Parts: sequence; C-alpha cells; structure tokens
Amino acid sequence: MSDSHAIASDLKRSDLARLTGCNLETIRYYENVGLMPDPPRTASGHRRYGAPHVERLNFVMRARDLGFTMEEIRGLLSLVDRGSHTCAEVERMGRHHLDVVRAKIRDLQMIEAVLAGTIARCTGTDTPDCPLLDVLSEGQAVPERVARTSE
Amino acid sequence: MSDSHAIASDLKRSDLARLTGCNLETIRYYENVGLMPDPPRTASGHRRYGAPHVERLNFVMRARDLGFTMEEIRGLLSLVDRGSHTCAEVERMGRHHLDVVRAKIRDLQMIEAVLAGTIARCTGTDTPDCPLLDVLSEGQAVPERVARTSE
DNA sequence: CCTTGATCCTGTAGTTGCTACAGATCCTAT
DNA sequence: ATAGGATCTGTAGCAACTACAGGATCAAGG
Repeated sequence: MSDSHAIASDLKRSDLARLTGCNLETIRYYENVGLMPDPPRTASGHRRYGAPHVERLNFVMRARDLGFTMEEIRGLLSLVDRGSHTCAEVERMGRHHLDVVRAKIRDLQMIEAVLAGTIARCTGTDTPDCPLLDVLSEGQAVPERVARTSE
Repeated sequence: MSDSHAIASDLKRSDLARLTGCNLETIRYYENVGLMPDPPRTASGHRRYGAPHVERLNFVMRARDLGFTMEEIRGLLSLVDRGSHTCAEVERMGRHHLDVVRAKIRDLQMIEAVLAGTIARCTGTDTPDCPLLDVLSEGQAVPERVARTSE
C-alpha cells in the first residue's frame, strides 16, 4: 500500500465528524457510553483521532443504520475486540436482530392494514361521522395488543 | 338504557387501570401531558373516574397502538373535543400517519434485505471471517443513510 | 375505636439514542 | 496581542413511558 493519500492520523473531533458524517456531539456520546475508546489527548486535553477511530466510528454508524441497539453493538465490538470471534457468534447476534426487525415489520404491517382499511372508508366530507374515529373509539385497534415493539 | 350493568362511575385510578389494561402510572402521565383531563377528586385528593374517562383512555391507548404520537393524539382529541370536527380533517391526520408508518416499513424492509442477504452468506463456523462484519466494516450498510425513522 | 396493610398521593429519576447549550479554555491567524 | 473560532466539560432536553421513595389516606379485622 502506498502512502500517497493515507488518511491523516492526527484528526480533531471535527475532522472525525466530517469524515464519517457523524454529529460532533454524538462522537463524545459514543465515547461516554463505551462505543468509542477514549482517544489520546493533546497536552491541553483536546482529543486526537487516527484511522482506527474512523473505522470504529463507521462500524458503529453502520450498525446503527441497520437498527442494532447500542447494547448489541457493544456486544459485537467486544467480540471483535476480543480478537477470537467466530462467524457463528456474529451470525447468531445478527439473526437475533433480524428477528426483531421482522417482528417490527409485522407489527407495522398490522397497523398499516388497519389504518389503510379504515381510511379507505372515510368520506372526506364535512360529516363528523368518521370510520377512523369509530375504530379509535370502539374498535380493537390492533388485534394483538401486547407491546409496542414497532416504534 | 337500563342500569342493569352500567359501568360504575366511581372508579379509582386502579380501577381505571384494570378496566383499560393501562399501567397505573401511565394514567397519571397522560393526565400530566394533557391526554387525559384532570379528574374530579375526593375531599382527600384521590382521583375519581367515570365512564367518559374509560372511553377517553381507551381512545388514547388505541391510538397509541396504531402508532400515533402523543402530539398527533392531542390533535385528534382537540378536534373531537371541539365538537365540530369533520371526517375530512380526521382522514387527513390519519393519512399523514399512514405515510409515516409506510416509510418505517420501507426502511425496515431495506434493513431486513441487507441483514438477511448478508447473514445468508454466513458460514456459521468458527472462522473469524464473517460477511456481516464485512458489511459493518466496509459496506454501505443501508443505501440511503438519511435518518432513523424506523425505530 | 384502633391498628394494620393496602392503596393512594406527589415529585422525581431512570430508560434509549442522541442533540444542543452554557461557560470556560484553547488554538490560530492576523 | 488579540479576535474569533474550535474545543473542553457538564448538563438539560426530546418521546413515551415506568418505577420508586416517602408520606397521607382508606378499608377491614380485632
């Protein structure tokens, strides 16, 4: 590998934010909650980041984009950091998360069906009679009322 | 209307919770944030509820079940409370919420596709090589990284 | 009538995943 | 040297609840 355009290894927090697209404050937050390591500091206490921090933050952000919770990401990172992770372990965590995602989709589709079906019966006129209000007032809004996983 | 089995109109907070399935504390919370009206009190300050409160709380809970935000529910309730609402107004709010729900579904389906497609390539063995880690490390996790509406 | 235990009251803290602000310090360029 | 940006810290705020502590009150049994 040439060093023709190596990533500068003396990044300020604002540089890291710019390179990753992460919010400036969120970087500090991830540090506080243990998703990012404590970076080295200059004599006056300013954080200095390098290429590994860029990678780590990208990892965290991609995991968040995929809907992993911070707890799950901590789990993934500790697997990787341990240095002896296996694909099986990672896959297990991924599958669990996939189950959660699919459950959310199902819940939202139930909501969509009720909403769409109800609104389709709306007249859109000035009458106070409204199927949606009827559902909210009397109907069983969503067949299984268990928890609100879908939010 | 007979009073053979009219809903008792002298309900304690615990009764309202039991009748609706709502958490006891949540009732007070809804009162604080204006989703439930301040109920009458006994001389010693205990809340007393009646049938209208049961209906109102059921309305709020069904709306929450359908994923309406508290802000939206406040809007729906103020329409209804105003006494001069129209189906068109309610429908408009419902349609807007339906759009939000559908956007969430789409976002989650993108996540599902990436996750499922990636995990399908997992070997499930003891190797550290893992497609999911590859996606998190290098991939563009979810094509459009805009906001996280789907949570 | 009195006690005991259940219920009720209030305010407040915790949850998740950030985001934003205030006030102090520091860095950089002129 | 100084002005104005950037950084530092702690903390508060968002949604939508849930739970707890400490005190007051109610209801039933003795």
